[in-house]
Amino acid sequence: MNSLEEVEDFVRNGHRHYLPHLSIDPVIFGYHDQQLKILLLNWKGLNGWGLPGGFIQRREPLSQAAHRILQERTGLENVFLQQFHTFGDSPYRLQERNPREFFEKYGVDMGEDNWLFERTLSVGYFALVDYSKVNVRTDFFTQNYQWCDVKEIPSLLFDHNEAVDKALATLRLQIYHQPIGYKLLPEKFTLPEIHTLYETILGKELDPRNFAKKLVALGLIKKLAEQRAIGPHRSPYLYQFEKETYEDALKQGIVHTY
Amino acid sequence: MNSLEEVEDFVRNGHRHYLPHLSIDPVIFGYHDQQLKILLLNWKGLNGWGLPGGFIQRREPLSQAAHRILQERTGLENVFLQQFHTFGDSPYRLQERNPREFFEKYGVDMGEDNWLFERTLSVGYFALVDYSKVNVRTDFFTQNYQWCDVKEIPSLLFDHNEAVDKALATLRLQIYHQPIGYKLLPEKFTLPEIHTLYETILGKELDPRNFAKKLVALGLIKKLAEQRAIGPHRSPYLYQFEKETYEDALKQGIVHTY
DNA sequence: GCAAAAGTGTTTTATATACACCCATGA
DNA sequence: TCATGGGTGTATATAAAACACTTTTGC
Repeated sequence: MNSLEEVEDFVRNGHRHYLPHLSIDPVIFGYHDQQLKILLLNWKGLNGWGLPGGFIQRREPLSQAAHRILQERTGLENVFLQQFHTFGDSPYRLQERNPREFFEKYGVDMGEDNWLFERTLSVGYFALVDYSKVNVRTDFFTQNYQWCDVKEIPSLLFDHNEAVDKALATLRLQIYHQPIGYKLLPEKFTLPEIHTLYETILGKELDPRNFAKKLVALGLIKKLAEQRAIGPHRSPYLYQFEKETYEDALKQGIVHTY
Repeated sequence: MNSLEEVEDFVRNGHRHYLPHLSIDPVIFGYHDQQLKILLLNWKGLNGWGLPGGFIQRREPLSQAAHRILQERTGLENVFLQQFHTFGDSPYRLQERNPREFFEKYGVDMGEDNWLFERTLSVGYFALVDYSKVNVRTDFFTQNYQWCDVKEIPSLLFDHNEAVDKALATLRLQIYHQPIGYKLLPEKFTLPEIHTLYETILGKELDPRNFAKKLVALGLIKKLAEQRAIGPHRSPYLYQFEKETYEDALKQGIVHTY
């Protein structure tokens, strides 16, 4: 949806393809440079940052819609994606859109009987993605993007700060029950890498000896024979996740600390 | 919505008051007779059991809608109510309604352009209620109800078995992080009562000595001077929740086992 | 006094935490 | 050889689990 014609068609005829009153706004977590980041888009017209988002097709399963939207925005498929909350309480989620304002900002006339006019609830999903594989695609409404450190999230449009906060809280709770790291790290990784990832997600320091002990004791990761050369320092060993144990832990959950 | 006239008005004019495509289906847990039960309604016409449910008013906050629906169905206010999942994947949630079938079952003509015709996603909430205070109100569609032991849930209408399973799983996970018992027990209760409640929710035996030790050590409950007479046996002491500790635990969460 | 349910303490085991030194590498 | 980051083991403290007998009550 990049040209004005496409947007006009979307506004006028979108109701034939999409469900009104409902959107999906994914919080996309990527890990890079020892920082946990989320993908933000800059809204043209509104002049602010927000989450990427999209609508649900009329005959499309909800989770499939979430995957499609993510694919459209980032090019990624087979991503870890988890529903965490449906938002319908904040003032923004009660609000009808203002057709005049919409016209002024985007030059598209949306009448009061338009499918986009009324309030829209949002189903929140969060995704864990390999930062390096993401190809962000912007559109008519959103012309810039940034990966923003979760420690420095600015004031966002709509109710998106609430969504980000809740996604983070859910991620931090999940990490105690599920082996989250898998999707945020490359296939082979070093102990310091996964260690820093967990510290970053939880926002606190973890003893490196106890941490390694725990992951290995749980059988979640295994040491490989290979090492990685990292400049003028000792070469760390590479590890990878144990697929079977990992899948079990995903299904059955684990209870422990790090 | 008890008379045919009311139903006809709801079918024809409901779109003015309610959001289409979205419903709320609460899983209502009650505890009675040492059993964890959920409230099921019998659908007239469909001849099967399902969860109570309702629609969201056009300008009503989502969580307020959940409370209202619960109030309408059970008469209860100020109930512990928690959103746990939004359902939009199962074949039923993709399906359009069949107007002919609807006419045959209920005698109300719903055309293909009716607001109820298209697919409806469902926001799942679960409630914890004091069984003894519930006053179930049935309506035109639902003429009987039952409190059904969670161990004996029959095959339900729509995708409601999925909702019940997920609500139960969420409740069992929550019990490790939050002091769930408060809303399912009367103000004053005995140790054996809360002990059996936790065993019932978790579906496994808990050592009574360790269990009591834990709850008291966490400061969640306190022993009162009173005892309850229970026939030809030793009188158990009464306990009650410590409100401050309880509120803290609700907010900050607790990590432990029972 | 008997049947039924309530109450309680200690020991063992497992898990979590705290802590410090040596090693490998490239410049 | 030095600066930097990687790697590893043990001892202590805390928490969980296992376990059995005595008390109270009404009949």
